[in-house]
Amino acid sequence: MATIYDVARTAGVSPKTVSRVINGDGAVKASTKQKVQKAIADLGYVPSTAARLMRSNKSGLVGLITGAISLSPDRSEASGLPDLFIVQGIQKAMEHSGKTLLIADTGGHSDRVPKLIRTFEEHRVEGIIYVADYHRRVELPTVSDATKLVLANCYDDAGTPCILPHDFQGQYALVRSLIAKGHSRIGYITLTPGHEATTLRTAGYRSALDEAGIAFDPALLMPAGVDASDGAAEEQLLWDAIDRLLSLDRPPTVICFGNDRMAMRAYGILRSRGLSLPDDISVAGYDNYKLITQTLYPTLTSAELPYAAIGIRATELLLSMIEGNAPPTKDPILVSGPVVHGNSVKDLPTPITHLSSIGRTTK
Amino acid sequence: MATIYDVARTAGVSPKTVSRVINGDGAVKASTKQKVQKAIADLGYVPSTAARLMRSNKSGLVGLITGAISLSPDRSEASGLPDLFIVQGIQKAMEHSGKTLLIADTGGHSDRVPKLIRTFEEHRVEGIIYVADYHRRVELPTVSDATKLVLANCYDDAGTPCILPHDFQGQYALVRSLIAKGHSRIGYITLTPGHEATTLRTAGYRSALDEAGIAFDPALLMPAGVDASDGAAEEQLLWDAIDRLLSLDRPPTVICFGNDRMAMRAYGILRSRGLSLPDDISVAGYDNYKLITQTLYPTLTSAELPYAAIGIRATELLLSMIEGNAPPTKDPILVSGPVVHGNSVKDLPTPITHLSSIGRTTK
DNA sequence: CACGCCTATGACATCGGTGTCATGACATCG
DNA sequence: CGATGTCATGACACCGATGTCATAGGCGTG
Repeated sequence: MATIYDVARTAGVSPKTVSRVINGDGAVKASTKQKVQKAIADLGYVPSTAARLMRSNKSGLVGLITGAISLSPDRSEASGLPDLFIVQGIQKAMEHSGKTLLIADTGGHSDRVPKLIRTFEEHRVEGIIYVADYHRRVELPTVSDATKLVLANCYDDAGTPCILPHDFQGQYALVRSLIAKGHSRIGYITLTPGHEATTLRTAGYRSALDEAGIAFDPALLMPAGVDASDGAAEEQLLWDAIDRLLSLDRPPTVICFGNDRMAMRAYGILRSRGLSLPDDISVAGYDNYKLITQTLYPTLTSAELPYAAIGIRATELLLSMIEGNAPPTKDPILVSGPVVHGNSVKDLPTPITHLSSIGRTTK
Repeated sequence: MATIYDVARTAGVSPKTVSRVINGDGAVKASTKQKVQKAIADLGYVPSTAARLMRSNKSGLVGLITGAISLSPDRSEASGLPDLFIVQGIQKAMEHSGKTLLIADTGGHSDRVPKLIRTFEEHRVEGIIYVADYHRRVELPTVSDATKLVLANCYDDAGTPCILPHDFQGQYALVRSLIAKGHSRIGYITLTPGHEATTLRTAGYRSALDEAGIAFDPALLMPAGVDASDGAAEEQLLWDAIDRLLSLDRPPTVICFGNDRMAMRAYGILRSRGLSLPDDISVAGYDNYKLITQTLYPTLTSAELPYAAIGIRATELLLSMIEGNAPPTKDPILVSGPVVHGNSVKDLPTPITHLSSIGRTTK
């Protein structure tokens, strides 16, 4: 590959002058500039970032660590890779920064992270974004002070700057919209208990009920997520949870699910019980994973998990930190998403519910 | 950041000796080695790949260009990012090569490709894999001779080495398995006509029919894919296509769809017409996109598009070329996938069909 | 015309590693 | 005991770019 010296010799000037032409700094006579540019074109010269980095100590690289790309096929295909949208957001936000994004993948093995960080440091990245596959706590090895670090979709105990989805607000807004449509018996089949998302969303669910003066009924709330990616067990749990809800004296008029995939399965289960959607029962999901929400029939109402926005916010924060600014806050930055309405939720005749509830209240 | 000189000074040896310890070459006394390793640990020294590259001219980098990660949200979410599995395959195959994968993304704009290749060349990548989002022809700018290039899921007129899915074989095997289950009226609602995949799969469909002695009925074959990602138009086309198939004098007993997403939509459409799956009508998809095939109820029979395998083969080919081997063939390398059976295809009472067909043949 | 100033350009050192070769201290062998 | 070989280590140049400083020529001004 041609070097700056080859170009200089071909153009009959010094390497420094070629450098000036490439970088557009210093004064170069128009005729000289043309000679140099011709030589560059003729030789197919491409400057080496490595050599440039050695002098400037500015790599122009930003590292991204994720498991989104090469999660083990089973898990990734089951979950539908929603966290990949975070990576998309990062790409988008990085596009005009002039920096190059170096993406590394854990391949599902978090013990590979230190090695990836090491590789990034060898390449002298200016910052690293770590993306988790779901909202959770992580522990990362310490990185050199010169390397800025931002967490997306996760947080740690060290107070590393992080961007998180506003799970409380999401479920709260979703349930609020269901109440506005006249529902008051609202079932909620959650993801695995103990997960951040489950805890926060359950709080949002209860908060929306409270606000509307609807008493919380524990029988309407149950988990159906499992830790292992055991499809069969998950299916059984889901079937059982739906069965228990439908067997209640006062069954729910709408069921919320922990994610869109559970809701998608529920479509089949509910129909196999002879129920029609949304006339006999309404359904809502979570994530707004469009492949599901928009392709299902009827389209699915869901709370959007703002993955792309998380990625964008994380990138903006990192770039700002690279420029020398301190993180604006020590608290996690929460990103909210809208409720996306499909046809899976029926409008109930509110007046009746309303009147009867008034009747009861006033009796 | 500490340099090799800092380490040398701290350990009281020459930089060259530190280099020897790091790379494990040359003979170094055990005591010296320990001193150096302690100095490295104390200083948190990480060698600079840039400086190393300057001497060795071996970057250890492989570039990957894809649109899989940051396709415009609409399209990506609609298509479900199956081509991402190619990237997964590449990651997996690259894992043990000792090389670092540099992933760049077109963001859906193919006019950005030259700039990305340029960036790769600045980093002196040893090879580039270009991944297309669907099986098609592409035109890429020429790259330096020193940079090896492999195409995955696409091909060009210049005869660049490429890996392609065996679309003919996939549809052939799928239809063959349907015939084996006793079906002979097999509807096929294809993707957009003119696409490589559509042409090849239609040939596979016809070939399987021919082989079984089933006459091809043009009324059973129709396209329902549209070029634009116009969800509404697609839905209407699909609805209409299904309607026409069901209105035939001898309607099909099974319908194949161009991809799993179309099949997923068909579930809703067929059910809204009062048909039950698979008792009244059988359905088959294409891609084996597990989020759909395994989550749908009943599970969907599909031909697997071997994306991961395409990525793996592409990587193996590229690594071999980097080592100086010539591409083994000038023809595209085709990768086949299996038929994955779900519960969406009913076993027909073959004996009757069989006897009646014998009756006809022998009369 | 001499002086200062600006423009255009080049010489040289430098960044952080590694390849080449040299060197000194021992060990081995005839 | 001297010649030769091996081991451990260091001096030095070099990879390809760029920052610093120097320099030569042209031009305006007193």
